[in-house]
Amino acid sequence: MNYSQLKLDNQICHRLYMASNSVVRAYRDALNQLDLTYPQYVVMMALWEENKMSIAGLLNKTKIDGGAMTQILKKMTDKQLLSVVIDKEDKRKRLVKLESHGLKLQQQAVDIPDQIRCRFQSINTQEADQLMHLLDKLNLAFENP
Amino acid sequence: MNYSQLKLDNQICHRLYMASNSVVRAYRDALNQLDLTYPQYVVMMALWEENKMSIAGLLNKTKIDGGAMTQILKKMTDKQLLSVVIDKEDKRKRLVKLESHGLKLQQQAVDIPDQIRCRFQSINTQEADQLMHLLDKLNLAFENP
DNA sequence: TGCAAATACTTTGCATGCAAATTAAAATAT
DNA sequence: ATATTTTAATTTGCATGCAAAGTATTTGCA
Repeated sequence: MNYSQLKLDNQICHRLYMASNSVVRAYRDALNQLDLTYPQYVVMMALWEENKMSIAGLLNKTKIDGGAMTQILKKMTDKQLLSVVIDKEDKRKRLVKLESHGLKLQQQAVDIPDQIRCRFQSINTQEADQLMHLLDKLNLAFENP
Repeated sequence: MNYSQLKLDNQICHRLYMASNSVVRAYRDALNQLDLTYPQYVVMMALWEENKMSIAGLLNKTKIDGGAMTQILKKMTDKQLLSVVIDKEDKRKRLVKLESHGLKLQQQAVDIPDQIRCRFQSINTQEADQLMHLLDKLNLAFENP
């Protein structure tokens, strides 16, 4: 029996797992200064792009887990970053809106992408595009199980 | 001020985050049948490759967090998959060794890589190699902060 | 109209990932 | 030889990711 496919070194999955953890870890210092975790930062980015989204919209945009989202939004509400209100048109839905503190934070966050990008210098622009393209393909393939 | 770099769609990081989560999620069904979580499966793969490793060796090979590893090994010990013994030569170290149940499990796991690979059909072999290569570059770059 | 099914979230329980503090043992320095 | 430092793991506290169960509304259909 050939077990070579069970070797960690042969697996894309393990590389993805390590890379994702590494990159999120790399954000930590910058995000600590904004008192944000990585998923909270992802939520902020989604809202900076489009303020006042439904939770379903946020879930779809960020791909964060629904159960986790509830907790994340609770913490962000406590930090006065945003507020969550019931949609009057459909009381099952909730609308998430940035508060002034959350809006202002964008100015402090604007440098973060550059701080991270410099950590990507080992790959050039073309490779980065290639990587994004391949990850898009993967994400699309794994989107609907 | 140009905030376009803060858009989720422009970020490799978020793609990695989504892809890693998706792929780990894709393993779930197969791993449930072996009563393993993904990190536990990673530990098993490391040990199937080289039985009797130190915990430090396992940490280095798997890149799993040290604090988490203690808990993971505890659960795997409870499941009789492996045993952890103090290294007599250096009592700070621990040696991890597969038990018979853990050894036998490899035969059941041998199909898993193929089950996952079929989910990767959206990318061809060449693209998969490219992706592995790019992820290796990233992992190398983020290894030593 | 009335009720079952679908939606949109929330809650709960478990398993990490991670930083920081702690413990134990070995290596080094003075 | 003893004190200091380093190394190897464990522990602790917090924040998710995820599945499964539960709640509140709204839809849809008989």
